[in-house]
Amino acid sequence: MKETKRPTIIDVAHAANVGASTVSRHVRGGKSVSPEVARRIEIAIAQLGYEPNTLARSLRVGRTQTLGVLFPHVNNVFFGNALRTIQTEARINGFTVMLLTHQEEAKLQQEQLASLKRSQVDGIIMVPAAETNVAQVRALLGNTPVVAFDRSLGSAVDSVLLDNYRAAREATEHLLGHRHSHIVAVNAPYKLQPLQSRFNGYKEAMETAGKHAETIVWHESEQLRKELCAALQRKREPATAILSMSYSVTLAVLSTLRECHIALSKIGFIGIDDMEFANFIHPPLTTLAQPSEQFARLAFQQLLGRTSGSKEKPVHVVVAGNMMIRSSCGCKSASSRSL
Amino acid sequence: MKETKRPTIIDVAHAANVGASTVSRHVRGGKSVSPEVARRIEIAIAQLGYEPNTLARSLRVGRTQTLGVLFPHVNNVFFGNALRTIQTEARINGFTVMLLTHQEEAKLQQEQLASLKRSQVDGIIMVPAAETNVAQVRALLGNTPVVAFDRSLGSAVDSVLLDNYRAAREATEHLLGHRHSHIVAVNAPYKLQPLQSRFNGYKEAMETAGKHAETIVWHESEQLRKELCAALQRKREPATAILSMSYSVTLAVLSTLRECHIALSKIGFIGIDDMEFANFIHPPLTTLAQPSEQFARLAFQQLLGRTSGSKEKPVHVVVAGNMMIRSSCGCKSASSRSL
DNA sequence: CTGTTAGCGCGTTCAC
DNA sequence: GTGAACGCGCTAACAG
Repeated sequence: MKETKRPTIIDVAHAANVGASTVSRHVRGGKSVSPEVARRIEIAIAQLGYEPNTLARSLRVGRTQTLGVLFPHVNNVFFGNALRTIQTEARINGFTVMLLTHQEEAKLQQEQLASLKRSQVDGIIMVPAAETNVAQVRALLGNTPVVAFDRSLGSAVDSVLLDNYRAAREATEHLLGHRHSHIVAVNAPYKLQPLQSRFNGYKEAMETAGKHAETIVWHESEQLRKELCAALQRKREPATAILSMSYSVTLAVLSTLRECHIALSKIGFIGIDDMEFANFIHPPLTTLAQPSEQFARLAFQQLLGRTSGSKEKPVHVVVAGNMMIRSSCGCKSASSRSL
Repeated sequence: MKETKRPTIIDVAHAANVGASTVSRHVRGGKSVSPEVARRIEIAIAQLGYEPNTLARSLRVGRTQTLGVLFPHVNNVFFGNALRTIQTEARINGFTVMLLTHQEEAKLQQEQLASLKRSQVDGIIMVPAAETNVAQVRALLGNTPVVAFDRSLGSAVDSVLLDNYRAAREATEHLLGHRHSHIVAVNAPYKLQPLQSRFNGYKEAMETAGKHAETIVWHESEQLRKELCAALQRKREPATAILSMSYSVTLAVLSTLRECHIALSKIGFIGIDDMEFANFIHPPLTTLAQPSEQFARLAFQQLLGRTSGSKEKPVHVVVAGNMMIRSSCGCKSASSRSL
């Protein structure tokens, strides 16, 4: 068995008794090629098992048909599903996807973006890291099309985001509707605009109801435990419900409650971001899910437009969350509704 | 602002008053270049903001410095962490990673492999889909190095696998040690060798203890519910413990128990594959975790060796699982140990 | 140590 | 409708 080399377009041309450029035209789609010649080419291709060399083509045309995706990580349903959807869409449209993660570190993010740029991807879908310096990112990217996913990247960059304000507001109002006297919001320590919007939504709902907004920022598990337990167990106006602002916060809160031996069933709870195991804990977690597939499709379509040269003004899509009502909010029966 | 074109190696050569190949040599690492010239080149590079064109280089040298990773999906800790680790290792070694998923479908798997081949990746780390036709896969791949990850791909392909037999055996023995009279194994419907090995381990442990092995294969939720509840609630020798053979099975089992209103605390439970939320359910789930980082590193190193031409005989690495003892097995205090 | 030359495989003028 | 020639940016030979 020899190291048989891949056939090139020239091999095909010879075998079919035509010029290389004719093969090229035919391979690339219904350009004007006589039926007879087309047939000969087809045969030659099948015989040799020819496949166009992507590298050479990319080098020549300056497009790679590759999209970069940069996520913080992929260990949750939201990102996992989004990735799957993006890949599917990409495949359908003749693109392949290069996934990178930045682990929420701005520095790594820069490296990964540089790597994507080196790979000459035609466009990028990214979830900006928490401490992202927007100008820095844009400078690095040059004129590679980008769409910000789930988090904003300044008003000049296309984005698809959750209606964060509304999500948090409705979640809060829902809790309020269950007669919770005092709701604490637990937030992540990141300076992210979506988190800020969520906080605003929460605050607005609370103040409209004449209640006092109270937020605990989770920096570290020990500190969270102290503050959260204090809030829930103090004598004077203890908190009776929790609004968790994100996936990782929910994880931390659940750990904390467990450590403090506070039963989830004794309090109200809603978490923004859906959890795969929401149904397995007691009581089942009510969450505000981000529609990941919809996010992904929107982002992909937007990017696709940009890669084919669309020069419209930046588009900012805002999508509604889905209230997944289970039991931790206080409801008796499960249901879901789009906001 | 014009569409300024990227500087090429020739631009650099001119600016530094040297030949293109000298620049090439210098750029690529400590080849013999005079200090004086090296300095001039550095300056030119910095001034022009030159970056080598990966595509052109790859076309020329026939290597892309890209690795393909093909997973069923990424929505769980095991695959998520493995991916992260592989990417990190890759970055350190100057590779970039192209991640694809096959959703456990053999057909999609073939497509994705074809796509990886088109991208001319230097090597592939893959988790073969359940119904994989090994010969078909190998034929498609040609002589691209491959390492099978978490599941075997025939004895001719490098692999890194869990010691599945041992894992299941010890898990079963542990349950037995808690005086469970009757343990059912619940398995996934896939014809995967690791699942078979796990079953064998379970069976061996049961028979050694003079017990009867009983397996339920999860095809569909309705059917699982019927069979599992029957096993747990029958009068004559009801099952008192469950051994779940994989991540997805555990998810299904937990759902089922919930639907049947059977409290996890009433029975014994161990699941192979760790769950992110193991601590959040009651009682906390005892699991047999696959050391994902270790898996990933081993697979990467093996592949790296192959990409640089190692022609040794196929290597099959077997790694020990980690018993993550929490409470569902019957233990009072948490601990973990490597098998 | 350095520069010149010749492709890697393909798409694209531009004549025919 | 078709083929010949050129070049995308880079590296590997080879002279010098």
